Amino acid sequence: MDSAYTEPILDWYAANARDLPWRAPDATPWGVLVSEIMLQQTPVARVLPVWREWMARWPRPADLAAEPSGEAVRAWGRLGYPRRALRLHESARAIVARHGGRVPESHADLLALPGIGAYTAAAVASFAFRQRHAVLDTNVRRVLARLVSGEEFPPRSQTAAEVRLAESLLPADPPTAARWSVAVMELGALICTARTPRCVDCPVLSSCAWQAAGRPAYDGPPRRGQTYAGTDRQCRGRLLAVLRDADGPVEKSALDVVWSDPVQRERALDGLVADGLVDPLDDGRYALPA
DNA sequence: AACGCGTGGAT
DNA sequence: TATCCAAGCGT
Repeated sequence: MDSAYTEPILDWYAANARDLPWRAPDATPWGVLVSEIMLQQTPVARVLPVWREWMARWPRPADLAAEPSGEAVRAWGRLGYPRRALRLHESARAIVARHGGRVPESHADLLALPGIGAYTAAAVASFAFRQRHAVLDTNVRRVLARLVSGEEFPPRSQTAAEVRLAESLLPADPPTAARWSVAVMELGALICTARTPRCVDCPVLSSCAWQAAGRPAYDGPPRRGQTYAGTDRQCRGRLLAVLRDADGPVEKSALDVVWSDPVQRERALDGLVADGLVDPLDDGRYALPA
């Protein structure tokens, strides 16, 4: 349904959208899917060069599906959360096996792919196939919290009310709804940012509930801070970096030197093996998965 | 339904 | 320097 926000935000997007390659007219559904997975919890600037490499090397799902999963992990580089690379590789194989090598168009089929949840399924269906879905990512949730609910930040976990609100604001025409979804995301990414919103440049400042309320500070429960130094996550990252940067299998000693605590190191390595990110060879060495 | 899962730039 | 946080997902 159109609201007071619809036209100003669509117009703002038309004039201010970033020129991102996965939004180009020649971007394929596969390119959109790869971008969405890479962008999960990861800034655009860091994704850009890796996405370009992937598209040049694996222009179709079948190209990635033909590789060992370890190549996807290696080419993931330092994007973080490397299980995403593994699942993207699994998805490529599922797309070949179940969908003839073409990225499926239906939300349900997309959702059934590994590593694709409600957000990513809606995003691909909207941005690659111009369908009408509520696309609720962290940007959209924050924009709607401010614009409509008058609060600085959305609830910690997504609520049914947020989904209903997002659906209620979706323009009726599917291609317009898809444009609206990406426009709200872009507004959140460029103007209605988490830390220091640029309200002076906001196209809907005059109808913003948070602005009208005097921009009250968030008063909900404190967001859990993610400490990193000394965690298993950091340890896993160090271990996997050794394998990524090596040409082939590495000796256990090469892993041992990057983390001093042996108990934590073994636990992290076991975790990587359990996740399928590391392959323990019969000769005692370790490698990226075949 | 919390929690684990990487990384690095911005403030 | 420490903290925040960036197009989430799976368990």
